[in-house]
Amino acid sequence: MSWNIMFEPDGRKQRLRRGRCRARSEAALHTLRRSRRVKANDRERNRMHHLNAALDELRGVLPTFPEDTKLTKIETLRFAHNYIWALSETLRLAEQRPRKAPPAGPPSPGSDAGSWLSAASPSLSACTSDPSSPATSEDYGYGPREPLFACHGPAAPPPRVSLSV
DNA sequence: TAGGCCATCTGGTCCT
DNA sequence: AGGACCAGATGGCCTA
Repeated sequence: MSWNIMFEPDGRKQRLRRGRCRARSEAALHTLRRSRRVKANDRERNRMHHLNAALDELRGVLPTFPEDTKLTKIETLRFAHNYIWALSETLRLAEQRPRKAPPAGPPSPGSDAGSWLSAASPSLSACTSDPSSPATSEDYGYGPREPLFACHGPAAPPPRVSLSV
């Protein structure tokens, strides 16, 4: 680094110094921006990891056949949506007709879900979660894999479900 | 090899 | 100002 410019007689030293300062501040700005970006990337990565963890938890409570089938993200969300709809439909039907013996209460969807699903209600048994027997994509106007877990229930849309986290 | 899925990066926007 | 959220872009991996 040369400090000769300090002794330049005219205004050139001022300009040089300013230019140098600007260069330095631009470099500093660049590194500052860069470090902020890296931090933001880190947070974003973390956020997505948390999102994926939540999605995995959701997968864990959804019945899948075969059990080692891993649903994609979109499949998980769609299936969860339909599954909730089917469960509420089951409740609604159960409330409509009185039972002699009290039901054994729905088990965790992940456990023995298949038998329960088929026994509990036509709504649930209609809600297939077998990726090997999907509804056609044309039925739901979506891509080839996405609408796999559609309920073949009434035309009425599934009820809105409020989820508290 | 094309298409689907995914992780990551990035810039923009909104909120605290 | 900094963090959260979002959507678009990109590249890698896998499968039919």
